[in-house]
Amino acid sequence: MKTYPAPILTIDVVLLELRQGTLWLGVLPREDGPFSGEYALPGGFVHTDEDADTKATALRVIREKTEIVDVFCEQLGTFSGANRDPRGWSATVVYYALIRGKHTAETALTWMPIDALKTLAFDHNAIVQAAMERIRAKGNWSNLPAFLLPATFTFSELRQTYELVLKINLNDSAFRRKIEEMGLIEPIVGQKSKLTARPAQLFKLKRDAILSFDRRI
Amino acid sequence: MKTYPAPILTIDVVLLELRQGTLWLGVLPREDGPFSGEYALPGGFVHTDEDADTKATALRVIREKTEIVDVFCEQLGTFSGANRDPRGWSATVVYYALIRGKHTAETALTWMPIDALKTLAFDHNAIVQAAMERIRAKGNWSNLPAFLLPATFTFSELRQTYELVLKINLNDSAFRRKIEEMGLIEPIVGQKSKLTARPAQLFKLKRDAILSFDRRI
DNA sequence: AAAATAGTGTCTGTGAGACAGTATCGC
DNA sequence: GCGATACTGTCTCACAGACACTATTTT
Repeated sequence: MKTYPAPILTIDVVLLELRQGTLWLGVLPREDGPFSGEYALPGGFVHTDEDADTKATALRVIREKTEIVDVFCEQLGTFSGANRDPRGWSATVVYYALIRGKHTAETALTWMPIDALKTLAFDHNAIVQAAMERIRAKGNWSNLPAFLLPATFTFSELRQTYELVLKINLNDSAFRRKIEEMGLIEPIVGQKSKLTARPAQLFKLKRDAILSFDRRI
Repeated sequence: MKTYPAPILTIDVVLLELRQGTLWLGVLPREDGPFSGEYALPGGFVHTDEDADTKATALRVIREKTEIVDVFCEQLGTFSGANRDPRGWSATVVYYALIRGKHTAETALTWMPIDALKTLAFDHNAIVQAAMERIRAKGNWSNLPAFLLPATFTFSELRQTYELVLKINLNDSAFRRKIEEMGLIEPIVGQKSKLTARPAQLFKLKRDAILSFDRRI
């Protein structure tokens, strides 16, 4: 039986943050190897002695680059091929992660607005595009956009985040009705946001987990 | 910088076929290596000299095992971990494939009804369960179930396939209305199925590609 | 004619968008 | 008071389920 060289296996993370009314992608300049000097998604190899699975690798990468531990992180898919990495036949298991509010740690991570990305290393531009399509698709039917917000938020902030992710305008009263009926969030009694003219009720997710709807937002 | 052994990378396929009113999974007895003698999903290693990417590997595996070339095949995800393969830290990129109608070639492939699976090798039972969840989820919002049917089918057959995949009962007239309005299928004029008391109009997909709906089936 | 399945027409409840109207704050 | 944003109430339209009804075949 013929044997084949093992493909290169890596893990990459599409790290997204909400800032200034748009989504920002976290990237790192490559220090060596192919595409040295260019920006790339944070990623790396599996550490077989400490990573239980590829998601653990992704979370470790996120932790190392941002010092953030609590993060929404899901597998996007695996991108592979003979030509995507000049070192040889490669596959990368890609995760996307949504960071709640602003991260504090100052690291080498550079942030780019998602709508004005520069050219990235490897096939990372295509990967980011696939991630955005997934996020948009899931945003329609789940509470995924809420994971871009801090733990407490107002109704307006939640709607605006959905509008940003879905790139559509949502009717305010219909949105409130739907979210209320689905029992997705609960008010934090006595807490109001004072960012706007009339203070707004603050809410939090009832269950801090991804949740699918049976109807469109 | 510490180096790590490369994880084992494989490709596996969840191969599904519609027969006798239920879904059947295609499995193969393992001839050697771990779990020898047990049934497992068809799969294998990437042939770096002939496979353009992991999907090409999956399609090659399907072709080798069933002699079927035209098949609906999508990536499910990558399953990984230190303990799922006794040979070491491993990752498998899993695809699910829906076979249209009955396949003809007689091969070593064994078929098991999806609701009465035996214990499979590795973590393949968990993988099959994940595939079924994906298929059910996509069935709600896409024409995915149609890929289990032959190229031509009746309205009843289409509805029954949706009912089977989604495990719910669908209202016949509402289903017809929705499918008609979405322009998903087109009648083949002059062709009728004669399997039932009153011959039924035969239809085919307007576009033989996966298509998402903006409303639930 | 009876049985069986295909296919149509219509009623009704529910949910969504639209939008007007009210509430509560800072200035 | 005025501007601004938060929040509520209500009208109307469209779609989904329910189900009765008609159509076309075999036996």
